[in-house]
Amino acid sequence: MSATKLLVLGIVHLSGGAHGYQVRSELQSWGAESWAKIKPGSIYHALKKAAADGLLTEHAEPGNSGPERVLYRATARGRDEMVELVRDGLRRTHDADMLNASIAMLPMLTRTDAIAQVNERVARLEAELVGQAKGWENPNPDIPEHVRDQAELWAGHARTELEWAKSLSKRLSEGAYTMADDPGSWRTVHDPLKMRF
Amino acid sequence: MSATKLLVLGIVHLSGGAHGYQVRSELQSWGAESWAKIKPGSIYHALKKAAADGLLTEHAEPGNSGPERVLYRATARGRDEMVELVRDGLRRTHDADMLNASIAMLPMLTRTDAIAQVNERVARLEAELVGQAKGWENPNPDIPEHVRDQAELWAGHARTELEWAKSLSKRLSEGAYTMADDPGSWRTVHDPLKMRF
DNA sequence: GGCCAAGTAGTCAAATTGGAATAGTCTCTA
DNA sequence: TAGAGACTATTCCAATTTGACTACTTGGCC
Repeated sequence: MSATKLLVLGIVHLSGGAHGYQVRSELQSWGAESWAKIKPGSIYHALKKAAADGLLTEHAEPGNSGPERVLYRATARGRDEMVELVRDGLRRTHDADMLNASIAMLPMLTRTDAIAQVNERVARLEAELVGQAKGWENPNPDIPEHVRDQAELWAGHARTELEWAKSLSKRLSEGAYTMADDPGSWRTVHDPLKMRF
Repeated sequence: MSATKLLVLGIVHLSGGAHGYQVRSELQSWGAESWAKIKPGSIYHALKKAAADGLLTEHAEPGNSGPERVLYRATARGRDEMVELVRDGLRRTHDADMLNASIAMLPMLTRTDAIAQVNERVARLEAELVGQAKGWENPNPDIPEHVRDQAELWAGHARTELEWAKSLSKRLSEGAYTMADDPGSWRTVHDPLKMRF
């Protein structure tokens, strides 16, 4: 799941440098344990991997108090990759984890870009709902009845998501949130994590 | 994810013995590629693991045509474990994969049991929605605004699922589907996969 | 009869995830 | 002041997942 990658990169970017435990606590404080069910091992692995891939840099820090730790900092490539992941997660349907992670990192995008991606999602969801309704007309007889009924649930989820995405797009158009190209965004503020969004 | 385990055990049980490729194709024919995004490697691994755990037995089959293959058959313990997994998946919220897999294997349960589990889910979803509405009154100020708005989406999904679960419970009460304790169920029919549900 | 495409069946190394285990610090409190 | 418990920070390895790869059979089709 690249949701882990996105979240980890995102937190490091937002805090302008972080070590593993910090990423973990930040996620926790966002109430993220419930959706992003990320275990410590995954966080540290993702950080190391991202460093190996040149998306982050590693700086050993002598443990002034407590055990020693490794500070990670964002690189330009890391930022580009992360922005791409957010854009992708907003568009791609059928991937709840990526959507959640992308929304958490929404202010990484410029306002117009975010709106475009969300609108793309809206279009895809609408197309899928139409497609499903069509497929419904002559159902595959190999599929057991109760499995077919499951489709109702998916359609319901798709409709919920559709409405929500539309309203998000609207809120964004009306200037909600501090986006990357707004004054006071994470790009210009010293400690974005403490920023009032 | 134990959804893989459940699906694999379930297909082997339903077909009264199956090899890896068969499990794979069966899942595909159910249109399961979309929700259960299970790759071949995972299926073969799950089968081996289940056999090692005594949930399935392995029978080497000389390849009469094509490469040789391994036939897996269900054991009593395997059936018990699987039924437990289905019950659990129906009750447990916040685990879409398990819910999907459990619904696919719904007819493994007796009618009254299935109704009880679905009703339990309904109760849990209702409690969660109430809890969320309460938490909404004094939100944690550490959480960025856009992350808080995400909660709306989850609530929407929960409401969708709630309505769907209620209607499923109703359908079950009205005698829909062929459940484990109904005449002609997978327990008594020779080749349940070819059964008209 | 040779060859290609599609279908059948499964293996394997590499990547990722899970979560217990380790280890040091700080803070009470009896 | 010793010891219990909470917090900080990370490591480690087993379990699982991914998806590319192997290999064999069948059935056309030229």
